[in-house]
Amino acid sequence: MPYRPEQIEPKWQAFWEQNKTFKVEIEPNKPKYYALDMFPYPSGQGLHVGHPEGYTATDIVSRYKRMQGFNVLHAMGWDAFGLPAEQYAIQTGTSPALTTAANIENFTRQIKSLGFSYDWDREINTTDPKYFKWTQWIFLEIYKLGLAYEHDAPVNWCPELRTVLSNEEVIDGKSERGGHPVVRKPMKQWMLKITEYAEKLLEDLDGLDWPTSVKEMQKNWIGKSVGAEVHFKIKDKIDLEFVVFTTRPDTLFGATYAVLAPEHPLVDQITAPERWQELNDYKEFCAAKSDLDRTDLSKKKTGVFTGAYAVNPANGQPVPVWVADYVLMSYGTGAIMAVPGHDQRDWEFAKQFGIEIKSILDGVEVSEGAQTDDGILAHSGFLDGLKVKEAKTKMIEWLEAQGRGRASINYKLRDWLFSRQRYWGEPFPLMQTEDGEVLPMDPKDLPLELPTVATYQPSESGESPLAHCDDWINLTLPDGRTAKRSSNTMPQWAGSCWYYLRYLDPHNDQAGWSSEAEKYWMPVDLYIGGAEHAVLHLLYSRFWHKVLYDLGHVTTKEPFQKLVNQGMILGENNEKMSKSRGNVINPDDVVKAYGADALRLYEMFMGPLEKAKPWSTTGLEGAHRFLSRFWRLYVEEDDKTTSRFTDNALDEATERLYHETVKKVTDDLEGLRFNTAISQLMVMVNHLTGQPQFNKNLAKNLALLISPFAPHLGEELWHRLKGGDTLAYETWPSYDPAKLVAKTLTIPVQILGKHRDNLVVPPGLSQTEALQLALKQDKVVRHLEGREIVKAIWVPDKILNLVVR
RNA sequence: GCCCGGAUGGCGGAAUAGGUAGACGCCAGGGACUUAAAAUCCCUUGUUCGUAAGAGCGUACCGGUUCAAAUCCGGUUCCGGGUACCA
Repeated sequence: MPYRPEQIEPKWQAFWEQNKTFKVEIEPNKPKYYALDMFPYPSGQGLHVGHPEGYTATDIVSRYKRMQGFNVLHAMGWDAFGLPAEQYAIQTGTSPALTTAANIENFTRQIKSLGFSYDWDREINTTDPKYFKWTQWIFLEIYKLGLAYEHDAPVNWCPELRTVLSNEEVIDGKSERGGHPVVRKPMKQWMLKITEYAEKLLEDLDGLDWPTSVKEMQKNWIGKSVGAEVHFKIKDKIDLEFVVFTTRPDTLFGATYAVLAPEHPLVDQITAPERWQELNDYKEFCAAKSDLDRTDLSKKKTGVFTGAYAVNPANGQPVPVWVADYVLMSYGTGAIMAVPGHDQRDWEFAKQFGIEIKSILDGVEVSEGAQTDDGILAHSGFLDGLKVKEAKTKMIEWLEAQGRGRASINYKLRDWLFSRQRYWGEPFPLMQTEDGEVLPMDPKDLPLELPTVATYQPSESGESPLAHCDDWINLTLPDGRTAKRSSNTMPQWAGSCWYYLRYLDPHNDQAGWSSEAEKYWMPVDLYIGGAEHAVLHLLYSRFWHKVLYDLGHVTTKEPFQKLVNQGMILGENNEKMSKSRGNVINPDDVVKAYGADALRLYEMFMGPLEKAKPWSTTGLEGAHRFLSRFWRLYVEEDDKTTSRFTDNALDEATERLYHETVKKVTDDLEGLRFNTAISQLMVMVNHLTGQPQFNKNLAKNLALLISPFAPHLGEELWHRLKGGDTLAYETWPSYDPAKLVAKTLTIPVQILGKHRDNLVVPPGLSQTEALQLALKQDKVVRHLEGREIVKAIWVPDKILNLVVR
């Protein structure tokens, strides 16, 4: 019988499901391994070929680790709150719950058709009240720590769509869908104090086995700056002062003006009466600026003079105080000391408005641009002669001694806007009384479920449809007061912040997870997913984990020990896959035509997991051809096991290749180098294809070696050879290092670094012996003619290089 | 602009404590089997010169270190990702 994946794949999938082959429980005496996929949002589009890439990688590792004796936790679930289902509900009136359930069913079918070894008894769904009960519980824990607060924050309101959009959904000031204008509108929002964890989030990156790019992105996002706060008093109004943050306190003597953000509270108090009109106009101008204007690259700096002067604390000189929107209220103190000689932004501003530009570095010219490099200080009083670094320290000491400032650290990271004006999300487990008091719900009353609503249309004011649900939103408290629930819900990130913990103990209704399970399974040993989550999901998740750690609910500081981003699979034309480009590959079609094993094998063979790579249908066919060849090693046309199997010992070449193969595949699996592991299996199969007979035991082990990549094929061949049930818990083949050593080696001989000939010799030759043999070879002799050997480089069993004159 | 990553045949990619560049797969060409085709199997395939033996060139570009560089160092170009007045 030829290779028929359409027959063997459903058969083994049914076997695994019926026998619960991959069900796991805590086994204290067994080492654990936790392999995690970024769980998908079950969209209406179904799976695309990018999903199986990461899932196959973790599945291969899971299957391999199981055969190595690890107790492997590998599960799948659904990040099922989200905008598309709600958008569909607005358009059609279909409940998001129904849409979501149908999509999950489709995703489940598709994922199961790929033969992943998930413990399906641990399946989770963020929209299931039994799940989000604990999302709400974690929110209450965060709230109780004082890390959640309400705040009037501007949101992206799209009047046309009557909905609030997340920043990601706003592109160049317009809605991603439909290109409608988006305006900033203040609304009361829940915020989480992630900034309180900035330092820990930064520090603990060091111990993680993550891609440097992701660590780098998180570092930049947190954006730590070390510097100082400096107090500036307003001239002639000695009771008024503002504080600036600077990373360059050493340049204080070069500060020739100061700038306040347009929203800075001091602006109104210090502005000279004759300038009020101008200042107000400018503030309005800034407030009206859209995101589009802000990203305008050709923009010029704008600003107005307040008419007031501040006193430079270093030299007592008056400096003009300006208002300009290049200073942001949301960073630092919303005010800066401007040092145009040594800061390019200040330089441009000063140039434009004719403000003095001063160099405070010895011999440094600043008329053509700011100079931000190190140098020797000058014109700086007590700092003269010092280098930048020393001057910083000394200035901070001086400021502290004078009570005019202190050392200070700032972060770019902002608090996390945690409310969405949407229906399809976790309701906040809080209520607000008529007199404004916020009361958390009693955890034993959780979950707070979503009510059914008559319409999914948001209100004109931008509130979610929950605002129309009078029965749900209005409460009477036992003490007789009335209270309201929030019509906001949590963002999609909430459910995905902790799902890896729910997998540990998914049916626990007393707690989100048991401490026993947490201690046994955590941390996640391998986490694979798309690079698009490099910052937000991974940062939010780390933040929640650290809060849970501080509360004693988890015992590891970090959730994900090793992280890998799979590269994107591009279309055959090397462009991003998209419907509009018409280059989308549907996994269902691939499975139907070539089988799941071929899809898995091909996706892993395309190239390094982390790299982007274009799809190739002929490449996929190659993978399928390889599996057919593999099959034909075992099975004859008449469906009988091949007559080529023997019990005879292996010949030397086959034996060595076999041991090399076990070593290479094992090492490559450890390093997630699936493409080269597969190529080694191909070399092995190519070799055996040329053999009239081969050892049956080798055939068995080869079935084990391929089974992580092509599990259905592996199971079927194993079953045909050995009978019995699954190979999932068989022992992974081992190799004998002694068998890796070849009896003869081919050693290149170079003359002046150019490869000229080879020596075919036994290993362990000495330099003298090698040289003697080389000098007997015609080619070597010919190239040495008329030359003198100056030096011979001999790397034992590797290379001989003759240096001649 | 800044930060990170990358550049190897016609294509995807192998090879880094520096040691035969191009494993493996795809494509292409040739052959076997077949009435024929498909499937399968075998061979060739970096490039130039040469009938051949062989020789020259070759890992984006320029230069350096070394007996030896895809690999290390300095500079340049191009591509991908992130970020955007963060003081």
